[in-house]
Amino acid sequence: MKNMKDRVTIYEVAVASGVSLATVSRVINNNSNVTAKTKKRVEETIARLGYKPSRLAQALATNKTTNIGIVIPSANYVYIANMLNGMTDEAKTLGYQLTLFVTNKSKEDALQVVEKVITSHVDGAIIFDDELDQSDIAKLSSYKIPLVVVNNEVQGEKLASIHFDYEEKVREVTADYMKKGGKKMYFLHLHHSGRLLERIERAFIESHIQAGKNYGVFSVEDSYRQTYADFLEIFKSTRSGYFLAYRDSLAAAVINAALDSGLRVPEDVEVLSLIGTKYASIIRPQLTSLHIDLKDVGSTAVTMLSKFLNDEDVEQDKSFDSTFVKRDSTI
Amino acid sequence: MKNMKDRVTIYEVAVASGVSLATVSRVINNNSNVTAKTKKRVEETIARLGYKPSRLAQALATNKTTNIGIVIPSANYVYIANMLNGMTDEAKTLGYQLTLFVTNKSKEDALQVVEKVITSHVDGAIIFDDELDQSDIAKLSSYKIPLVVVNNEVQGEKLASIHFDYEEKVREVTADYMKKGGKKMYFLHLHHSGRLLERIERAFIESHIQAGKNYGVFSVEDSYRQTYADFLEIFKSTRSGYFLAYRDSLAAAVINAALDSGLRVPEDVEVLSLIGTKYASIIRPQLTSLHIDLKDVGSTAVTMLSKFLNDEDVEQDKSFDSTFVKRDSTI
DNA sequence: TTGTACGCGTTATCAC
DNA sequence: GTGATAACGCGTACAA
Repeated sequence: MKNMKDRVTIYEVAVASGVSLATVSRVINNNSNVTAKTKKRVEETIARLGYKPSRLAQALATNKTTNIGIVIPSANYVYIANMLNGMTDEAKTLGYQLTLFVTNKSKEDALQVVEKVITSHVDGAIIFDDELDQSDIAKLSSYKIPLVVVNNEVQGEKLASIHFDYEEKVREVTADYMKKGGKKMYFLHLHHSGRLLERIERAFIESHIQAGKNYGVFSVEDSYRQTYADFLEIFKSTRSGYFLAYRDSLAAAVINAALDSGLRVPEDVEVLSLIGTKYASIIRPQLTSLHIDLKDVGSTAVTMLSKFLNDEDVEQDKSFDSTFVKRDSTI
Repeated sequence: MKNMKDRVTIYEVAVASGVSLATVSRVINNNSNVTAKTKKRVEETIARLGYKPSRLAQALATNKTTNIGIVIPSANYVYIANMLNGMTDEAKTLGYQLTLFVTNKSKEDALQVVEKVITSHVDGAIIFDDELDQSDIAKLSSYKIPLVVVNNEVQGEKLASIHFDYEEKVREVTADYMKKGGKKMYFLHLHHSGRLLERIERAFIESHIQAGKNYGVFSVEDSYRQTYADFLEIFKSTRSGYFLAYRDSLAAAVINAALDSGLRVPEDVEVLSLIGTKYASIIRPQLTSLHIDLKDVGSTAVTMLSKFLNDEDVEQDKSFDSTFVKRDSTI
C-alpha cells in the first residue's frame, strides 16, 4: 500500500510498464485490441502502483460524468428518505453516483440549485421538489440536462415525468365518506408545502362543493409539537370530525391531541394520513393512510433517467397509484 | 434563453467579448487586476451567452472539486436522514456538494465504495458506516483524502473523528436501574447492526456482570413487523422486564406487543429506545430514550472536514453527549 | 491590466 | 496491436 504519495496518473503507469498512455487507457476500459500479455503486464503495474483512474479527467474527456443530481426540498422527511433509498439502490446497480441538491423549501435556494446543477456537470437530474417551476425546469432543459420530474406538470425534450394519483384517490375517499360517514371533514392546510398538497386540498374542497357539503380547513405548522398543541385548543370546541393530514406525524398529532382531550378515535375523531409511511402502522391507533411505494418511485426514476442517458426509449409519463389502507384511525 | 445549444465554453466568451481566456477566467473567479470596464463587458457576454463554468474542468485544473463524499449504510433510517439534513445545510453555506455512497450494510459493497470514493475525486469524505474498518480507512487516507469518521476507533493523518458517549450513558442508566428498579433487564440484539450497538450491548452486559445481576438478550430482526410478532410470542411467557431497543421503531414494537398482550407499560414492561428521534414523543406511551442531536453531528462533521480542506486547525476528536430523556415508557 | 502558453488526467483519432 | 497527439474546459505562471 502506498503511503501518502501523490495521485498516480495513467502516465506513470504507462512508463512503469513500458507502454503508451493509449494502451493503458485501453486496458482500463477493457477496450479490445490489446494482447493478453501486455494487458496483464499493465494490470500488474496498476495494482502495484495503486493507480485509480480519475473520474474527473475521464468525465472531461468523454463528456460524461456518471453522476446524477437529486433535487429535493430536504433530506429530513421519511418519505424522501424512502425515495432516496430506492434511488441509491438503483443507482448503484446502474453505476451512477448521486449528488444531492437541497432547496430547503426556499425559492431563493431553488434558483441557486438550478445554477449548481448546471455547473456540476451531472449527466441528468431527478427533480422531486415543488420549489422548481416550469421556468426553472426549462432552464435546466436548455442546458441539455435530461430530467425526470416527479409530481410536477411540465414537459420538454429529454424530460420524463412521474405522477401520483393522489388527487383521484382523495376525491374517491372524500366522496365515499360523505355518502356513508357522518362527521364533518376537515383539511389540515400547510402554508408552504408544495403543489401536491395544494392539489389534494383542491380536490378535497371541490368534492365538497360538488356534493353541496360543508367542510373545514385548519392551518397548521409543519411540526408535530405545534400541531399537537394547536389541536388541544381546537378540540376544546370541536368535539368530532374527520381530519385529513399530510404526513404521519401530523396525523399522529391530531390523534394524540384527541385522545388527550378525552375524545375517542375513531368514534369521535377520525384521521387519515395522506402520505403514509411505516410509522402509520406503528402509531396507535394505527393510522389509516394513503400509501405509495416511494422506494419504488425512487428506483423507477433512476431507471428512467438511465434510459434517457443511453438513448433508449422511455415512457414519457409514468403514474403511481396510491392505495387506501384502512387501519384503526377511521371507522 | 438559449435553446438546446451545446455548452458554451470560456473560449467562446473570450472571443465574443474580445478578450483572452485568461481575462474571462479572472472575471469568473473575481480575481483582481481586471478593469471595471472589461469586467463589465465580459460579464455581459457571459449573461448573454448563458455561460456557466464547468466545475469539472475547474476541478481538474485546480485539483479541487468542491465535493465531499458521504458514506452511509443506507439513506432509509430516520437518524441518518437527520444527520444528512445537518450535512446538507452546512455544506450549502460552505459551498460544497454532497455525493452519496451507500454500503447497504454489506462488506462487499463497502469495498466497492472505497474504490468509488477514491476515483470520484472528492475533496474529502465523512464516514458514518460501521462496515468500513481500519484498513478501509487507511486506504482512503493513503490516497490523501481528508476524513471525518463518525463513531469509529481509527486514527491517521488528516483524519478527525466524532464520538458518541452512548456506552457511558448506558452504563449509568443500567447501573441506576439495577439499584432502584425491580425488573430484569433485556437487551435487543440485532445481528449485523454495527459497532455502536455492539459496544452498547457490551456495556450493558458488563454492567450486569459487575453488579452480579442476571440479564437477558433477545435476538431480533431489524424490522418493526417482525419484532412485533416476535414479542407477541415472548410476552406469552415473559410477563415483565426492562427492554433496551436500538431504535424507536423497535422500541415501539416491544411496547405495542406488550399492550396487545395485556401488559401495562411501564408498570409491567419498561422500554428504552437507544437512538431516539422525534418519533419517541409521538408514539404512545411516549418513549423514554437516549438522544443525540444528529443534525448537529452532521453539520459539525461538515464543518470539521471543511477546516481540514482549508488547512485550518481542527480538533481531532469531538465527542457528542447523549442525553437521557425520561418519558412514559419507563417508571 | 491583459495575453500567451502550458498543465490538469483522460479519451479518441489517427497513423504505424 | 500499439503509439503519438489533439482534444476536453479551465487555472495560472510568466511575459508583455
